Amino acid sequence: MNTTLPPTDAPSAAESLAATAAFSPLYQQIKGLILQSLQAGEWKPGESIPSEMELAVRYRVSQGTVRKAIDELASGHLLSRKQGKGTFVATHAEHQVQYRFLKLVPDQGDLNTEGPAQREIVDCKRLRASAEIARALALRSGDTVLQVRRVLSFANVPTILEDLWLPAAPFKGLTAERLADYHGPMYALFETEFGVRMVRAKEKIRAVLPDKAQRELLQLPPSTPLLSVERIAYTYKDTPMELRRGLYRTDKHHYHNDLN
Amino acid sequence: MNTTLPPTDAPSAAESLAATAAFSPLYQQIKGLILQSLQAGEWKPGESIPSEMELAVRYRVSQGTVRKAIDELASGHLLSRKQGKGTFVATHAEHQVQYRFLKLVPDQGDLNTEGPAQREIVDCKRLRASAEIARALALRSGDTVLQVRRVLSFANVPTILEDLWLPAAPFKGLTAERLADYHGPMYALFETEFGVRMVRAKEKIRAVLPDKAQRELLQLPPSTPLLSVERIAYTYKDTPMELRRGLYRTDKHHYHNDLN
DNA sequence: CAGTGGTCTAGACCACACT
DNA sequence: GTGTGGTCTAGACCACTGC
Repeated sequence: MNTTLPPTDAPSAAESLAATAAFSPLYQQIKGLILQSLQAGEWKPGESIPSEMELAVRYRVSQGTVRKAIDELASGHLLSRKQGKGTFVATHAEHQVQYRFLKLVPDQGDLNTEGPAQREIVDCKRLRASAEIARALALRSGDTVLQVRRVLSFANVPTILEDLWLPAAPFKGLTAERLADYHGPMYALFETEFGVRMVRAKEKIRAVLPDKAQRELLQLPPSTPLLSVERIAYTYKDTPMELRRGLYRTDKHHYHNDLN
Repeated sequence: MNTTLPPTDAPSAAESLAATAAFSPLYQQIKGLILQSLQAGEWKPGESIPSEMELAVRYRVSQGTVRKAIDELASGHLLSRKQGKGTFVATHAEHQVQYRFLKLVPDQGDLNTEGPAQREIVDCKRLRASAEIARALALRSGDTVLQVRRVLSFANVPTILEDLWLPAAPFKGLTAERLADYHGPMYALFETEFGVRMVRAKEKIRAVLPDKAQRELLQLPPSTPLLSVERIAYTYKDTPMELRRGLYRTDKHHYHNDLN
């Protein structure tokens, strides 16, 4: 399959295959190698990766095989292809997908008519992870985590109350000021400041009645049911990096989901 | 590009392109042609479609082009590929994806540990579409629709109260008995009995407090917040074919969503 | 065994972006 | 024009299914 060219800087895909004795299609292995480079930070969010031809040479496979690997990574929003320009590491800062993980939309109009959300950081502190939070973030109970509480308003109506927990280690130096000063998606800040890219997430959604403290933060009358949205966000290699609990007002907005 | 072979039963893709003067990649056009055949019922849910080679000959393109078209249709769950056997029209009856559109899952365990849902048809009647329902189903206000109300129970706990509306015309002959007697997903019945295949759907989710009638049907205490899930399901060509309003209990279950 | 989808390759040409 | 990704083709071989 591969000709016996003299070895260069990297082992050929076929050699890697023989070495690991793991079987999978070549393009899956290439996908894995690209993923490794992404995870290692060889190419940073927003940067371009080498062209398909260059990668084909580097991995000793045909362009078509590299292409199929990139196709899959692009469909998972890890990479983003731009005809005539190149292939880029995806980022949460791209305007088209600013709030990729926020599925709350206005009942009428869209996010543009409504304008950007107002963010208010209510709290940001370091604390020890409870058993529950440690489990969600794959930490040990008692490890240090950051807890952030914030309120998002649309058209000056407080609409979302969010608590989120982050492992302290990768986010060393994150403060309330830093969060408040940053204009743009929080996940974009994580990328640029801490090199942490959120790749996918799972949400568990319930209907709940808020307690008194929550009601006051959202300035709600009693007996207003809210959407409880618990999210775990993962970085490369399915490592959980954030636990987020949101309470969403759904009188003027709704959670939108497309089923395919 | 295409050689000047004598015409056979079908115009070549290139000829179709010239005729319609629409520009799109060949594989997109092939995708469209396959979609047409699906819509026309040339291949029914569960049946196999012609092999890639046969389709390549039929459409006068290479196997690779047909392949790319089928790839996209398969990723949209319109077709389902089975190595060594063929490509099949997808169906809601496949065990792996029985409740493809139902995102409510038990907090602990999974659908298997819980066993199948118990269904009870509460009501099934013909009526005139309100303006709102007509709009959702792209009908004229006053057109006849079927309204079905049912309750789903898990482990004998009433958990979902659903109202759904269907345009009467395509579902002629649908009765409460027919629904009650059928064991399996409702969308599978729609496929086999009425040739209507639901392809995708949109859901709008809110938190609500049920009214008295709803509370009684679900045997709930007062002040129990519920998830309101409004779904519009579409068949081929994005034609809306069902409006469904569900109320979900979320004390022992939650709505699960994967974000990518 | 033959037939199906799945992978891999190599080469040609197109569409787009930058310079 | 050059370089990028996007499309299309043709042929080879692999993996799986069922006869």
